[in-house]
Amino acid sequence: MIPSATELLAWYDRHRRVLPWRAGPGEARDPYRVWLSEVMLQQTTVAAVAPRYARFLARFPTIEALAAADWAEVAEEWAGLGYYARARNLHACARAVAAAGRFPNDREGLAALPGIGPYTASAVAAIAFDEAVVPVDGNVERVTARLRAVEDPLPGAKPRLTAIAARFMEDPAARARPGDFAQALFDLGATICTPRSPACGLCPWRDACDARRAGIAETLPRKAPRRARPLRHGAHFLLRDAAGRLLLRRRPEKGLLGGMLELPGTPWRDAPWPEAEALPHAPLPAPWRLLPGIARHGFTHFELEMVLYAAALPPRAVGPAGEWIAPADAARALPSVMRRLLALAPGESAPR
DNA sequence: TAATCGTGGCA
DNA sequence: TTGCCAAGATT
Repeated sequence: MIPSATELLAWYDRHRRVLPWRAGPGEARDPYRVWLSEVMLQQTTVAAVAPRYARFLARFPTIEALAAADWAEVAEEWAGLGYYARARNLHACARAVAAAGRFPNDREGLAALPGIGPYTASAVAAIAFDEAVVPVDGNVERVTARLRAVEDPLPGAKPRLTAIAARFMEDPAARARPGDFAQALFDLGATICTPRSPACGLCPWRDACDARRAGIAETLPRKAPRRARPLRHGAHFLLRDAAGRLLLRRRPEKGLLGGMLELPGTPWRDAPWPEAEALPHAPLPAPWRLLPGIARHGFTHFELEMVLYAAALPPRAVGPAGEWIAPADAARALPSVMRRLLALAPGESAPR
């Protein structure tokens, strides 16, 4: 049975989620806002994005404002959201668009920009420009895998699921409203066709769903098993000057936490750091004292345990490389892993 | 193709 | 506590 775009859109018109980045029915869509929301939502939950989207937009209301900003401002605004290459690409993308004088208005032009891959190019093209394409995110993978009972595991099954999704646009009802159709699929995946305990009885496509008929909906899509995450260790240094400011430094542009601020520290390695091995990595010689406690943080592919040494800037010390930042500003500008470390120091942490 | 790249919430 | 998961992109 062929799923009906008409029925999905009718369901969407009644049950669509109200989200800060969504234009109301008939309301004009701002490509900048659509693009910003799509980048923020990459691998990030709606709940986490909502307040950060509003804050980002208040600080950078237009793509020109974003293009004109310094990287340090953008980094501070993105701190805590994770996947920091998104922020670097966002900034580079804004500058490219501002220089070109216009936002690309089709999928192909969008896909040529930094940080815009197959999904985001299709999503912006569909939602902002009503191009007849179907963006394939995790929701659409799940919906299509179940609809056609695709039992091949991801990511290998991705091309097949993409082909299934593309055929949705053969329905004239979908072609009439590509942006709404894409968002209807997102909402279906987020509220009905959920990863666990899907609400098949409420699904507008229940009669067309092969996995439901076979009784295997909840087991799809299948995924290749993940590898275990190793445990790594680091030691970091909290240095205060006479004014109570903290010494931070900026990480290299590429790689983990690229371009973000951090507390100076050792590399992160498999073995813990005995004091004698850690102290040579301090920003300067000082009577460092080990603070009680261990900060633990989970990254995508490894776990990290960190200890923190603290000291005051010795009188007449030669200024170490880095930036002196007031504690409140530091807490705002640091990525979460560094905030966790800061929480080991009494009085230095602050709510984001 | 497979690894890298964050974070917070939830079962 | 641990593993899974979220509107993926890049190399």
